[in-house]
Amino acid sequence: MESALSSHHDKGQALLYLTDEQLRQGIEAMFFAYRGFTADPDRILAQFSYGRAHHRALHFINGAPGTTVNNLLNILGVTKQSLNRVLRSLIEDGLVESHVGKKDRRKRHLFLTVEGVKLEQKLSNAQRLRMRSAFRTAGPEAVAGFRTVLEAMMDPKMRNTYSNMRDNGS
Amino acid sequence: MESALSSHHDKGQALLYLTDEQLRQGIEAMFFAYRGFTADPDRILAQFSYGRAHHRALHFINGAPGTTVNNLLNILGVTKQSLNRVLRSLIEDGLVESHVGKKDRRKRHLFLTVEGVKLEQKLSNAQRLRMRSAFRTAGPEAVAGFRTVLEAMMDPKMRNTYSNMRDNGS
DNA sequence: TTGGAATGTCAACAAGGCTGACATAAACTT
DNA sequence: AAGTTTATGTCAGCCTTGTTGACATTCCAA
Repeated sequence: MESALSSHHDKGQALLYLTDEQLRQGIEAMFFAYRGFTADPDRILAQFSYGRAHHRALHFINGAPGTTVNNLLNILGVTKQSLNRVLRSLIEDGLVESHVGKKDRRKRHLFLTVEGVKLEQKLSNAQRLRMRSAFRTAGPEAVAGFRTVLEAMMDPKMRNTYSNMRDNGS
Repeated sequence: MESALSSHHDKGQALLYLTDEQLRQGIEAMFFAYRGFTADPDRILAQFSYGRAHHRALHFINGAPGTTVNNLLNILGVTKQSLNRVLRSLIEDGLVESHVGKKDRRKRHLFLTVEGVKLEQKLSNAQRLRMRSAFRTAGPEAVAGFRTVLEAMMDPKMRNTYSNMRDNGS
């Protein structure tokens, strides 16, 4: 599907790195890497009869304690109905607490319980372990490039969300 | 792997880039970027009442025409029942053809039809468009880093699969 | 000829997306 | 104050796509 030019690397990557074949490799790299990225937490979650959706909720509540359901909705990009199901099970199981807002009593503020923090840490430790290993193998410059490309690949709206998190969180 | 000095502190990122906060940012970057990565094809697929599973099948059959069901199973990492359902609908709709093997008549070799190629191109054009734009924005060195980190993040088994594809396909 | 491998099918089930309908609280209009 | 609108959260039901288990078929290979 691509020209005969892309035969071997290092010919001057500056000119070649946007060929269809390079892009295809990027696409497949994303696919396989994302599978690796989620594999370790998935195994842990399965032991608790939870799924990735629970992990995501725990992760972002942990990162922004007291966040509202609607805020979480925007971050996760799912419907409130879908999130609600996950949230309900986490609350029932005592991993998350939901408090009615004091200023605006329509809002629910979400917090991890001690148990919730425990599971969140178990999950993120596993995920960080793999990422740390990948970062170490690749080296700091590769990590910077990785972050740059990922950021450019996000939807602009989520890029803002992401940047705000980064700025507040560091 | 020399030290990158982009940060405000003089400690040198070489020492800092593996903090939990850096790793957390990497984790969230993966999450948001993957969503962007799949957003465009998802919109097209919805028009055809297909899902990501169909896209993945089309993608890998296109990349390796004549591949067998079992090979596809290994690449995609799903059960044969799950793949079979997707494959059946693609065959019924005339996007994929399944030919009994000549050497080994147990095996089915899969090919895209003209229609199948059409849809696959529509999908991958959309996906490449975003990736090309991200690559352009980030620049060649960032792209190299991106690829390096992603490769390190894969499961070893899939890393081999990925490398073989890259070597054969370029 | 028998065992195992590759494929396909049927059934049942679960996770986690979705939409629609609706309840409640707060804010806004009149 | 009353009624309307908006924001938020909940409940019910559907769909895709993953899972397991059971089982049939076909064919290669020892």
